[in-house]
Amino acid sequence: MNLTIKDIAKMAGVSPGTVSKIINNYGGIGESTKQKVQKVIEETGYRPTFSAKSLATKKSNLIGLIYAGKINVDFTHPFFNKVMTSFKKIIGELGYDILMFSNEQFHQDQGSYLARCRHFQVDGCLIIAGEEIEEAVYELVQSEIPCVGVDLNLTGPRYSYVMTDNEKISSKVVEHLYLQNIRDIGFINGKKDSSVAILREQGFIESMKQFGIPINKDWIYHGDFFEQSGYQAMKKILANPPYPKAIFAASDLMAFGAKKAIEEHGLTIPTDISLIGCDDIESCQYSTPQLTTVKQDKEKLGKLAAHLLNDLINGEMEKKPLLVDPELVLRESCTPVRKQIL
Amino acid sequence: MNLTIKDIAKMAGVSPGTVSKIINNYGGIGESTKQKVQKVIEETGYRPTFSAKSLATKKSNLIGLIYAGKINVDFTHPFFNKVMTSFKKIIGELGYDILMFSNEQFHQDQGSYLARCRHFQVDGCLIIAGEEIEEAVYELVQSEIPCVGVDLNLTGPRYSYVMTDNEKISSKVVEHLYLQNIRDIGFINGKKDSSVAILREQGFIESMKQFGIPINKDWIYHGDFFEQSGYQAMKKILANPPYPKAIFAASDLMAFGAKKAIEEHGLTIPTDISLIGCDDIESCQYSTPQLTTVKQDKEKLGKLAAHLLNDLINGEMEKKPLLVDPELVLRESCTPVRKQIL
DNA sequence: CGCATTTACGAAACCGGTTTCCATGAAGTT
DNA sequence: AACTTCATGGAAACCGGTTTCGTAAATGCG
Repeated sequence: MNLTIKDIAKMAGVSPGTVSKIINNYGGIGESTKQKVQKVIEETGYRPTFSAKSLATKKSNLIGLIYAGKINVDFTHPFFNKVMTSFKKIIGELGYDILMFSNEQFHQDQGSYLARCRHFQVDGCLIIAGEEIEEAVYELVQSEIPCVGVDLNLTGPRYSYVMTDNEKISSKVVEHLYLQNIRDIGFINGKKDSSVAILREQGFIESMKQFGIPINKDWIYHGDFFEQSGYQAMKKILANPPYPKAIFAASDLMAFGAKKAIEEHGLTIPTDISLIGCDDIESCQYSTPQLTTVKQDKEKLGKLAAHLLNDLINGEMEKKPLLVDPELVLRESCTPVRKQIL
Repeated sequence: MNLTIKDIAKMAGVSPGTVSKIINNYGGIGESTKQKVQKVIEETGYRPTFSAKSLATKKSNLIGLIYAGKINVDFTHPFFNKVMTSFKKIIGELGYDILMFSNEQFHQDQGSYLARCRHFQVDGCLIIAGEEIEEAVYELVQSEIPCVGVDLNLTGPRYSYVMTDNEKISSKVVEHLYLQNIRDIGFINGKKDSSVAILREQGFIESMKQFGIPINKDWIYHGDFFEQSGYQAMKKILANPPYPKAIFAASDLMAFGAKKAIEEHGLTIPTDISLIGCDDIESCQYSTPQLTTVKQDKEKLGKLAAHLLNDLINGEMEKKPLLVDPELVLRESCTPVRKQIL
């Protein structure tokens, strides 16, 4: 049904090998035959079949996409889907298509990402980190397959990662609150064992120390980045006075959960308690009051991940991880003291 | 590096053809050799290389994923990403992986989805409809490649689609408002030429007629489903009194835009104007007041799309399009009159 | 003009599977 | 015992490309 390279060769009066060389810019082909063949290709709209080419070259121009967490990270994730959109755009420009591995138990080889990468001969992988990284991810990262992770600070022979400078996230928040004359700061962090939570905690503790603010352990809890956990953490914080004057939640979703708890408790944001989230997802703008948050530059993260992966694929080893600066986005949930004075 | 079928054959002391027959359950192989070979496969973890198999069989077990709109529909879309998550789960269970076509100009063959489907030999395609469907999509739908669309009511030899019963969306809204004793109803619809907008308009007009409610054309506008357009439409509606008592926006995002305009105008929701959105995206719960909306059953849409596509691939022709019932989700932006009376 | 070198292209092996067709031998039949 | 039938498994062509290698023609040079 479809045209093969032999058809093209016959039409142009040359051998298949010659056609192949022309398509792949090998050189060693005369200008006139080149033109002749290219004309035929043009007219017929011929394009080499993927599987044949892939079989012969052992390359695929495919990037494997892996949602590595056992739970809850998928298309709907408001942070990662932004990163992905940006990544997809750039990686497409670089000439790759994206293969999404299914995660289902029913799939053969479900466990081993490495086996599936080899099976499809993907040129590289993007690994999106959820919580509770599966064993199979470590196996892949240790392999010779080029991989880039998002928010996943591991090491491997051809592995690197991008993430927001998480320590800076916390320090920006603390600095801002300090300048607003707020000292009583609570912190609802993400999953204890996740890379980003650990880094944010370090940043928090470090900058609290730096500004000479004492840390109240009763105001520090861990959630799982999702709304419900923010709600529960805030409930606990509000169980015993005194209350903090500000809460920093390590995700906007948890901030929304905290907001609910605060309002149920009859307190007002930001008059009684200031609230700062993290990520800057869409909903921040639609909530009332609009949520002040630390924006992660998701476009940049996706873009850097794409270029990093491309470099890794093209043989550049030992690419350093890339950290992206966060940005504080001031909205209504954390009114500056100055404004209140006016 | 990797094992081939020849290696397995050698190890088991049989021919490659025999191994292939065993893997693919051809029969005609004795029980003892079958066991012997399977043991070797088991031990080595051998798996046939994708491209070789695909080349030989002209199948790929791959589903092409196409975001068909020229603009603005991608991972971050709060409606489609839910559908996709559900679709991916089911289609994975059915044994497929998903190939995402890049949309970039830099990509060869960027225009023709059909060419790219043939190139990768995908077994079928899922087409997510944005606005302004590209020509290339029609070409694909007309082809022999099995395709399923979401919110894209076209016809083709092996094409079918899923969508919410859009007429019912409007009629449910009108009915609800009617029962709340509201007669002055405004309607901010989506893009004029999109399938869903046309159907929702039909449903709106039809049920307004049915309930004997007059339609005020000054209260009807078209947006593009995104927030800004809802804002602008509402501005126009509020430019000249009298104002409607309720607004139905054909997407939650436009409802949020309208909300902003209403509040800027000094009016209160729902006391002055009731507001009903459509889709039931996450932000509905986080907005204040929480947004009443018509929920589309995104999980079901994705699930049905997956099964529909699988049927089409397996040779079942002429699958009828599937319509999914919408559901009215009552929240605060549209307080029932009864409550107010109490 | 004759020889060495380079250029241009084709022949054929190869990538790793699938599938058709045929050979072999065991079992069944008369 | 001879012949047919059937179950089994191997040989080889094939899918559609790439790439090595060899050779004929074109070119350079003395």
